[in-house]
Amino acid sequence: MPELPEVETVVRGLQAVLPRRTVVAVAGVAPEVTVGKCILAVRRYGKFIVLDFEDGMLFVHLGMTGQLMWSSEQSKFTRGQFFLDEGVLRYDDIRKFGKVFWATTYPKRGPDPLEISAGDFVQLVQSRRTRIKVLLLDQGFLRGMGNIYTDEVLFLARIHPMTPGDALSKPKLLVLHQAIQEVLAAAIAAGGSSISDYVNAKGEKGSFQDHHQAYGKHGKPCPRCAGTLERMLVSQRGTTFCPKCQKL
DNA sequence: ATTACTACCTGACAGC
DNA sequence: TGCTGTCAGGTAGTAA
Repeated sequence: MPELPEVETVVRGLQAVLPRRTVVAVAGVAPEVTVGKCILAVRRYGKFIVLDFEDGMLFVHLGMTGQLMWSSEQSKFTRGQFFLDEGVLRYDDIRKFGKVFWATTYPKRGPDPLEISAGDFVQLVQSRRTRIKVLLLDQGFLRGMGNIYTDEVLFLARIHPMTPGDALSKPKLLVLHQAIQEVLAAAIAAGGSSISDYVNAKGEKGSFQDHHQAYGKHGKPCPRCAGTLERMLVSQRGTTFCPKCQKL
């Protein structure tokens, strides 16, 4: 569910309440190591939410249906709770694909899509023969993009999802890099996309789903040409694109 | 190095 | 109403 903009939105919400709070007790899946320790900062690392402590980091990955909220309530799907000296941090996950773990080093990931320079991006993509959609989804290549934003960005840049990385020209890749910046920024500004489960740290939905141009819109007219958006599978992921605008 | 496929788990929805 | 099949924002592991 949550990709970079959704995780960023949750992080921003938690930044307002978590720093300087001390963990008093934990319940459920949450690691005991954090008990008695003070949260120094909240950050995003790819699709991970990172809580900084003096001697390590707590990584939270929301998987497909995870939620991390500032709430003392519980639901049927609450899997863990961090009781703080003031307030409760609650972790929900319907499908249990999410993870919460303690570490002192970072999981290996590629550069952040919002931080990589256009030049580095062009070089990285052109060094690979893998299809561009697979590359963008690969967290070891770029950390943060998922199925929604990959479809949106490739549509905007008019690039066919199956195009091999090394078949893309520099101008095309500059357009793609720019599309990534614009789409992710707009999505963050809209508080992310809520397709079914995603909510922010306050339990509120985002609104960027109202601005999707391609993702999930197969069978509908292309917003740009007279064609119809089509659906196909790319490495087992549902993919929507316009066969007229995004030619191989 | 890269691809293909499976598994993890639950819910929503379409069709019968 | 209820059953069956399909699909879903993600990632890890295994085999080819």
